[in-house]
Amino acid sequence: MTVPKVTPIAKPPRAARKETLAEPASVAGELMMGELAQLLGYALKRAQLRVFEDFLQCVAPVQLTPAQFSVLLLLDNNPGRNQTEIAATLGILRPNFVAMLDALESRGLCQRTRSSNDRRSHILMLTDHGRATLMRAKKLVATRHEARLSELLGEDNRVALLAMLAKIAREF
Amino acid sequence: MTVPKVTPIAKPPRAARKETLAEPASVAGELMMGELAQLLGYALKRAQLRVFEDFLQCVAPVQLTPAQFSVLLLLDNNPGRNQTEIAATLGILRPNFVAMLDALESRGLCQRTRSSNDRRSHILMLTDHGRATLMRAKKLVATRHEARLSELLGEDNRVALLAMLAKIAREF
DNA sequence: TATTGTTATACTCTATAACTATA
DNA sequence: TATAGTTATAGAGTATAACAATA
Repeated sequence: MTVPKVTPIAKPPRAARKETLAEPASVAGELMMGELAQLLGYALKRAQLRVFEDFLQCVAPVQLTPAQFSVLLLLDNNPGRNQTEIAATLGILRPNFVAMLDALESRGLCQRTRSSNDRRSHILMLTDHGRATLMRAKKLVATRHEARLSELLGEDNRVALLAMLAKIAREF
Repeated sequence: MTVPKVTPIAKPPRAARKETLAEPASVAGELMMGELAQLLGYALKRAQLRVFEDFLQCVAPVQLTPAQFSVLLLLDNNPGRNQTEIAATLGILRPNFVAMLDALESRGLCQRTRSSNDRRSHILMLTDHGRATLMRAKKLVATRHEARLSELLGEDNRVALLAMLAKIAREF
């Protein structure tokens, strides 16, 4: 799969007129970011932290972290799967998934049921409350979070960004 | 600052011909990602993990983590700054920066010197070995890491991606 | 013998309070 | 009194080994 083509328009403004003396490495206030400003990994990390921070804030009314939201979403879209399958899909290690599920289940958002086919595995399902909470969360994410991102970048750019990130995760 | 305009070209391929029966939620192998596939935060996190993983691998010859690399870069571009300034610029909390510097200094990559102006603060500088190591690391990053990212996305897209990520970190 | 869920554990990151030495 | 560096500490997130129940 290819990524939407991008037409650069806004080149970095040519060196602002040097006022008086050639200025040294920095203005004693701002530090020089140097090559860091071109490092994709650095920009990626910074953006990710900011986006998660905003997500948390937007979804605060239903008290869900990004990770918890992703679990509920996956349970809703894949009812009847077991812990290993859900965890693996999200890149969560099975041992670490136990406490996560404990938290969600103790809040009455999802339910573990022993499978009758394979009595080793736990079938996972959202409860009604879990479904309702997820719906509320989805609306909050769409209207408060993603909408503002789309506004910031422009919808076409948001889609292109998503495509590039997915491509990196998949093919890099 | 605005972001380079993007012209989408590759829309998601229209629903592949449904072969026989309408297929259920999943094929019992692949899970349905559902709305997760559209969540920018999720894509951001996944891409960031992959990029850091690759960074680590590419820079393995000089044994630097992304965070350590960013510190050395900043020291090189801003000699004579103190711990508070460097840490704050990178979003590292001062208490957590102490152990990081201990590690770099014990490897002979940088040096703390008490400032003669303000004897509370430590002036930070790269050692010759630190500078040499940074140069090696920069070459590894450029030729092994960033070059492959540029190859994957296309250079124009890579630049557009960087601009959007920076914009999110700055303005979102 | 292999797999599912689990426990225990450890290591990294991140976050806060409080200490010391300077200012 | 405020600030720089530091210590201690606690909490997430992530990683591995090993166990009981089941296949």
